[in-house]
Amino acid sequence: MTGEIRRTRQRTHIWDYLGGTAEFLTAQQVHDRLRAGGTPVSLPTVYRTLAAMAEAGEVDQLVGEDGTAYRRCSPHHHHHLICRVCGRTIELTADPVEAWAAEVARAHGFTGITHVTEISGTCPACSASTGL
Amino acid sequence: MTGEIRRTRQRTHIWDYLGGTAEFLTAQQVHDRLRAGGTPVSLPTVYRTLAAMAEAGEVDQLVGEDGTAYRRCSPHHHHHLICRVCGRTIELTADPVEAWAAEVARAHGFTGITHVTEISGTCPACSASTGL
DNA sequence: AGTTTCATGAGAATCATTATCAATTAGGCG
DNA sequence: CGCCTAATTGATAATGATTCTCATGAAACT
Repeated sequence: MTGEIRRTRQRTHIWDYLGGTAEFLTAQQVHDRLRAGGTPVSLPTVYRTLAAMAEAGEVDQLVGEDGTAYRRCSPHHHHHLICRVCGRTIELTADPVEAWAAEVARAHGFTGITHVTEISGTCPACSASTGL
Repeated sequence: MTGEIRRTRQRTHIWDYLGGTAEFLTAQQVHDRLRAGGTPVSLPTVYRTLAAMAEAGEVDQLVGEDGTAYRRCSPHHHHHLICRVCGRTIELTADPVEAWAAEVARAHGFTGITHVTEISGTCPACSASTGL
């Protein structure tokens, strides 16, 4: 047996593109934007690549109303504050939440705990341009 | 203009069925189980009804890997502790999380905040039967 | 009971996601 | 450097969940 995860042209492009944006993007969006940018990549490849990266922990995966979205994030455990209007995302650390989750799990005897916490709202820029 | 939301046989059945279970169920699951129980309801109706109930705040809606799932819950704001194995769900109140979310929102100038917090793990019963 | 309007259901349409499979390419090795 | 092998790609088809269409049936109101 030889190598495992190959570094291909397509994967590099996807990875690089994800590095240049702060939004969560679906596979379809990544596909569209890469094509629009003159980089031909097939849709199945985008799906496969993003799923593989998520599996490997190289990108964050977020399942929402619009399907599964991905984003390159810092490798530590964290949460997100997302603008509902422009999609801008801010990473958060949330020690109180971690502590609370651990406490709740212990109290109920649950093991193998994972948790999801996302906060969404309207960011200052968008509330300025939209609201008023 | 006259009445708004009618009380039909189908809606009553869906509502009642949801009242008898503690799991989150997808529209498809609700449909299958109602039929299995001898209650004929069409799939589109189940979709429409559950979406309408979620819209009206009568049921909780949870978007996960398996699609959109629904459950009748207490009407207050709360969070869930879910067993990944059997689907059992426990409602939680989480004041520390509320406080933290409000604080984070203020710090970043976000408005119109909503947040999602779900904890999943293996419940005591399932870890006993599965793990060992 | 009559009427009006909304809800239902059967099926078709849509749309995202995944599988199939032949052709291509990355990487290691001689 | 050029070959070999296995992993990757891409075009297309298949799948599967969700939504739409529209004729029929059932609530609510008088």
